[in-house]
Amino acid sequence: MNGERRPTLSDQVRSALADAVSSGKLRAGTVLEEQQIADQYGVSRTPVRDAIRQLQASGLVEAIGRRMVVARLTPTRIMEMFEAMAEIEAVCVRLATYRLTVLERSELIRLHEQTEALVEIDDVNRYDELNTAFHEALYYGTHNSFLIEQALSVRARLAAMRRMQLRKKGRLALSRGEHQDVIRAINEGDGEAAARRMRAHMLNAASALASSLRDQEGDA
Amino acid sequence: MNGERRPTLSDQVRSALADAVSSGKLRAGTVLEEQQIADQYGVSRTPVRDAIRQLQASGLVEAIGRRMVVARLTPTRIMEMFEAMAEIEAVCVRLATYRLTVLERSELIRLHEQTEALVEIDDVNRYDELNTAFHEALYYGTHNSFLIEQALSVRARLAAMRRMQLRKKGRLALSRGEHQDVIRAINEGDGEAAARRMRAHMLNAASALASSLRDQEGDA
DNA sequence: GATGATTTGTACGTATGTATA
DNA sequence: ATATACATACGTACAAATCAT
Repeated sequence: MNGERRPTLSDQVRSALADAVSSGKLRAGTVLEEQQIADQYGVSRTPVRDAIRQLQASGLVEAIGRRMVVARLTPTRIMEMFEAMAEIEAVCVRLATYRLTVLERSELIRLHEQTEALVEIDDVNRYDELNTAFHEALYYGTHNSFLIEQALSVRARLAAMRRMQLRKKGRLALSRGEHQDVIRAINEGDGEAAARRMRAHMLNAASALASSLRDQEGDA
Repeated sequence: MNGERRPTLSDQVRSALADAVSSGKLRAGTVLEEQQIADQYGVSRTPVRDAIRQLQASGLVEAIGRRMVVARLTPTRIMEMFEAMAEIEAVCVRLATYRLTVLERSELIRLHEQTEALVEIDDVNRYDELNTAFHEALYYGTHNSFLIEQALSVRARLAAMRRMQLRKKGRLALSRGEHQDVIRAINEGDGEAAARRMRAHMLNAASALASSLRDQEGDA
């Protein structure tokens, strides 16, 4: 009666590829050759194909003619995704404000407090981890499993971009301050304010990213 | 240099299955047997597998143990999806209020006006078509292609439910009135009000559906 | 633009695991 | 509970399409 089964090779390859994409090991535009990936993981092309097709449906991979490449995000596309993410996060935090359990709220605050030290030592990687946990805690706070899935899915597609944005000069401290504002609104029970602040937070992240993109990329 | 290619068998099967699910020809819980579907479309199991995997990633199909079935939506799940849809639509209409071109707005109003006659003769199918066009016009009004894709994707998964809901007694007239309210807010340029009304509209639809589900389904 | 080299799309066979008698 | 039937997961072979030269 359980829905869990031992992961198939397809599943393993899919996870591995998804991780490689979000961690940046596989860069946008990289052609995914079935045979090469199959050799790399020691499996046949069949599970690799399965995995790639699923990643395509989830948006991490796109078809170029008949080939599959890691989804190439144009600046416009990235900004559109950030805007959508900002709105989804705003929705989540508004619902979470009214639905967080006491335990969930204390966990959220604990996560936020832990980031203080990381800002001082400028540990981007560890900050990104806790930042992710913070945002995800808000998704779970909606107690709407469908919304949680949607939010996680979009977030995964933006993972690489998110890390890039956090590397900008004083962004870590600003990010943490914005989180603080969100938490204050949650504690006051003002879901609308929390939503507005979260939207602003995400749009600030988008701006920081846009500026990073302008700086370090000068290719057509 | 074009991204369009002749559809593969996998693509054809995927479209056919997706249509069958959203039109209700394939009901929730139906087991998808590869060989049977392969015979039905005159192809081998391979493209059928590809298609099913993609549909799984997009949420229309789910794994039960090792079998694949048309996603069975529990009442809880359906309500969660409607809540998420309500929030997404609210976001879209708020953005659209500020971004609709003059042409887009006139088209939106035209669609709305055409529904008046359909309510009187209680033509649910035709109303559903125009209703879909109305909501999609609002998605496109955001001018955010990512958001448009997300909205369309969730909407497709709820297609069968949406139609069921419209069949409830006086729902058509109520639905149209709610659209009217949304349009009024848009015309006044009040995106926040439009968003609230759209959210209410979608949650009303969810309630109507919940009551329909309670009425006509008495199985465990 | 034609041709050869890859690479993908499809078919099919086999082994393993799941459901049912 | 055991065995049998059957569906799926994976591998392999070949055809068709694409890319590079």
